[in-house]
Amino acid sequence: MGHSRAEKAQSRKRILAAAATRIREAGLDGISVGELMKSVNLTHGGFYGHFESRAQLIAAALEQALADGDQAVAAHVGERGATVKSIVNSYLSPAHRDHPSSGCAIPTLAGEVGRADPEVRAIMAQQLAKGFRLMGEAVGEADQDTEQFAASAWSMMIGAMMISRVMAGDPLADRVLAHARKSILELADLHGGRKS
Amino acid sequence: MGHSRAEKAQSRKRILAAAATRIREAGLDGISVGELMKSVNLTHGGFYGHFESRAQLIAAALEQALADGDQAVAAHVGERGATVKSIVNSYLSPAHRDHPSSGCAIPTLAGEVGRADPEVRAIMAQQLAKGFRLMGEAVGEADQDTEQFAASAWSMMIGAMMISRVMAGDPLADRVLAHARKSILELADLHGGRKS
DNA sequence: TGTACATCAGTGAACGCGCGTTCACTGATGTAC
DNA sequence: TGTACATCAGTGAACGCGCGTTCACTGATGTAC
Repeated sequence: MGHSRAEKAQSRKRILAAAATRIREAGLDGISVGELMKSVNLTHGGFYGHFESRAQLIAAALEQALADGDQAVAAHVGERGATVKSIVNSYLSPAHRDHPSSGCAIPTLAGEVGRADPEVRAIMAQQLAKGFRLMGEAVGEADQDTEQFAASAWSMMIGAMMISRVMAGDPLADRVLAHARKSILELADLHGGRKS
Repeated sequence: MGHSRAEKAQSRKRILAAAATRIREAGLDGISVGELMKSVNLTHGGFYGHFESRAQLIAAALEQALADGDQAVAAHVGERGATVKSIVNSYLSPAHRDHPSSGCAIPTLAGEVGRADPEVRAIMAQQLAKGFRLMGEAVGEADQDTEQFAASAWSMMIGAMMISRVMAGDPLADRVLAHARKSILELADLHGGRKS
């Protein structure tokens, strides 16, 4: 058991990574300090050497979870740019639906975050605004309709993912994802996105 | 304090109504047996005269909450029929966003339900299928695209409502609702709904 | 009509449990000489 | 290089608390005679 100072930062990272994964599969309330610490082979008492409180951990874990999911989208909108089609195809996939713990935190947690403290809501709100921007870049040059398209596409992606998860097991669950993919592309065409 | 047998059914209704309201403002985990009973002026012990367990209450309350919200939509799709526009305008309103406890349970609870037992998921899945049907009726005669439109419109309504709640307080929150309303009407036009 | 009794909706003390949090401690690490 | 000491990441017992659930009970109601 190493106890060097350099290892403390690594422990914190492991705790945070486990928490970011766990809240995506069990919700903000689905995590307990004891379970979390046990999952990274530590005891519960050590937790408070890394975080002030469970509430602060939740906020940090949400931020981390959003950052994780962000990379999945951002990877598609790199320097060479991504198309609406490529974003939508990877986001609205059955694989993403079936693995929430490594996916986008927004559909999983938006309901709970919507009724959380303003500070917690702000964390996700900022990520949403960033997502809108990325989606706007993907659809092409910014005109008046860009915000409408970006907000609508995100609304549809999040809603379709949640519906598909509720219906998982039913063939309709896959069709919901496919319908949303198609509708978003139709909207992109309507709003002048040549790259879609 | 009346203790007649006829009043027992009324007590159950009051408990269930309070629970249906409460889960929409605090989530499935945001309700405790003690608090719930106190809110209807009863003591916690009496709870088990009405429900087998907290888990069973949650399932019944979810069903009740969905039925409550259903009437709001169904009222628009009465015998004379409602338009997509009238559904979307009432659903995607700032008033609905700001009063989740009396609104549709789907955006509020879909995240938690998505990771719940299959029995609980089935309750909401059934309501979603019903909502798709109502939306399909509103858009006009059923063609091949009807399911696509209905699923996409519901996805967008649910997603936009959740996003708007997360962003509440920011002017963008209202615009997200407006953008979704407009995009749904555009999709309705595209899919031949004359009544939109 | 009036009395005695059975019913049963609701009461409230008690239970075991897991939670978040505190804190005196341990023992491996890195440093000073 | 080897020994003595300070640091501090992590340990684990203990705390108060609220939870879901149980159960012996109370007392108002409806019924039987």
